[in-house]
Amino acid sequence: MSEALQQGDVSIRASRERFVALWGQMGSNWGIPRTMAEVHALLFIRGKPMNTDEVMDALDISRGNASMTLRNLVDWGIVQRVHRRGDRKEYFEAEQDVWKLFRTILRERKRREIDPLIHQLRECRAGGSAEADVEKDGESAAAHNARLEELLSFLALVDLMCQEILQPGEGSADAMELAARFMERET
Amino acid sequence: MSEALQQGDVSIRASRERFVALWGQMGSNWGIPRTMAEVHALLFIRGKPMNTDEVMDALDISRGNASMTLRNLVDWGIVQRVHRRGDRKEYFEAEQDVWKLFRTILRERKRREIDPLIHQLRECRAGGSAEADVEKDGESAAAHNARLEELLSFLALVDLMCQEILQPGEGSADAMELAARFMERET
DNA sequence: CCTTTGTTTCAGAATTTTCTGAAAATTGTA
DNA sequence: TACAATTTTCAGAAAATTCTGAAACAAAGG
Repeated sequence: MSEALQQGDVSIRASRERFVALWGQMGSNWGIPRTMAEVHALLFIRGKPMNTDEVMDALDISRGNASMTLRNLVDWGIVQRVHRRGDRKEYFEAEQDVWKLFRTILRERKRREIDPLIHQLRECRAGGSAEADVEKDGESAAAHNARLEELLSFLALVDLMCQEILQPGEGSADAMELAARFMERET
Repeated sequence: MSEALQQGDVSIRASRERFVALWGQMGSNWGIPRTMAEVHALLFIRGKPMNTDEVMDALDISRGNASMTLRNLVDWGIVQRVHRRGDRKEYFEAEQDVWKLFRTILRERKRREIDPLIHQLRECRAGGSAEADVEKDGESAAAHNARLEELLSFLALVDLMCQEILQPGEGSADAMELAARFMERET
């Protein structure tokens, strides 16, 4: 009896640890600091608010690291601060809805990375005059710019799809359909 | 006149450099080594095959680094080796079709990262017996597993969308539509 | 106020990742 | 086979990133 309980206990703990490690690994593949992904994984899989000390203990990280990482997760909008009556500690709780999580991450990465990239790419097109079309190395400014334009038009579509996924309305289906048609036409 | 030509020249070179730097930055945001993204950007924006020495010179990197990076890009399938008659050097050429590029990257990241993640997540579900349902800390194995299942069902949809985008057929539109409906239902 | 509890900050340490350069391997040529 | 050109490899160096820990700061209670 206690045997079975014990085994169940080990199993769920092991499952948690494995999940945290897995998520951390995945995060670092996608440019997110391992610890940040691990803290998120921990909060997500626990499903209940935890305070800084609990996170520190569970992941064996320093107070400073826990503090910075939790703040980052809050800034990203995928973890929320929770206060408890009669407890001065701050607690943190991860968003439990996976789709909301996905949308939030998409929104942030679009805002922080995709939008600035598009903006800078637009500025980086060669503005050479029409006469100075052909370079010494045989490269034409037109061809160069055409490549940038192709990239930009792809990114414009990505941007559009993000917008449609992010906006709460029911326009998503139409947008996806549009995108799908676009893709067929392109290639 | 030479003034105008000169200006055009500077402009296109500057544009290239800026693009390479931008792409490198973006790459490192998404977990791709900066140099790898830069080499790719260089080959893409030049639009013509370059050999190892040309890449080394253009980006000011070592031979070893250039060799490894180019091999990686070839392994990823977004750069191809090109041979020239009467020249023993190997040349490298980047895929110019942006959609193909996107698909290739998607295919590789799915194969290397998403598929293994799904597989490992499935294995990591807590297999505790039904009796050992509630833990000391009040957490039920059922709730724990439910979270993993939600994540897995999201990943299954991602997987499906990837497949549809990747398969050359015209099923894409339908798949996207399906996905869009799914999303609405979920949230 | 002063104390206690809890949080944030950030300079330097530790770790991880990426890069270099020279030696070894490979490939094509004579 | 010998040779020259080119590419690959990989141990150690360099660079970039992440983490720690202690001091500064903030907030609440008395």
